[in-house]
Amino acid sequence: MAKPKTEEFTPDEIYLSDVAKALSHPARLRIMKILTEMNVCMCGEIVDLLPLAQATVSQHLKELKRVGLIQGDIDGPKVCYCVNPGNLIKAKTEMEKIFSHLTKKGAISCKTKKK
Amino acid sequence: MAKPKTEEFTPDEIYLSDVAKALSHPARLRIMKILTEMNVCMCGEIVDLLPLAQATVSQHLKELKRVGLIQGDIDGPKVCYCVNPGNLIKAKTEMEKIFSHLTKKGAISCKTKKK
DNA sequence: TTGTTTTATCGTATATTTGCGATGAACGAT
DNA sequence: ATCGTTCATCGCAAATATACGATAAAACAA
Repeated sequence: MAKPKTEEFTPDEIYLSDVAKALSHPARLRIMKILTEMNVCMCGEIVDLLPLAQATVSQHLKELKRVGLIQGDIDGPKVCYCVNPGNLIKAKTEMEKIFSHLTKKGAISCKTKKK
Repeated sequence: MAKPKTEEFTPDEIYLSDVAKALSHPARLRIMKILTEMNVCMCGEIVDLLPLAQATVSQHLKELKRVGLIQGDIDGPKVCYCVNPGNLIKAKTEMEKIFSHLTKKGAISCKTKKK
């Protein structure tokens, strides 16, 4: 079966894997970069900065909104996108936990431990 | 078409989206956690710690190996897995760049900027 | 109202991911 | 050589993801 067995994992694991999934496409990474650099950006501008069709960019924006990394506010016929600061900091904190153990103690590779 | 248009993006964007993709499944996150906590772990032990079949776990290990986050050394009939410290630090550094702009300056949301 | 601009959603095609049973390959032990 | 253990790979089925044209919805302008 192809459906991921998310029921078997902890909420923390599911949340973080969801954030990672949202960042797992170069277009969405570029959108995050644009929004953090410009603070605020109209949807149309984002479309112009990506090598993808408008419908595809809209889908990527939806995925980033789904996990809460960005938000979009309606401004007349346009939509003004920006990063969601609180959620981004939460994601950053959680993401760093994955790497934290490693930097605390000197890493032991398989080979150095080999008898 | 379903194939991601990776040709249109920078090597940096592709590398980081690849790392994020490797971390975008709860099972692979748990594997990373296990390996950073235990330093070294036999494949069979990892299988026992996950609610998935051996063949599926092997696939997840392969994906983590593909992006270089872990490595596996053959030890008789068993395989000894561990984190790849250098690559993990590189991934950590690159990942932090996404969030760096935000923390440098006070974030401006759409609504605060709204005229 | 009519037309224009802007964006989201629908429908569809194709590629990739996920999951697992079955099988194969490598090794140690008997 | 044969057996059991350990793990990767193959082959398949089902679910997701990616991409885009077409269309709908919302707002503004004329």
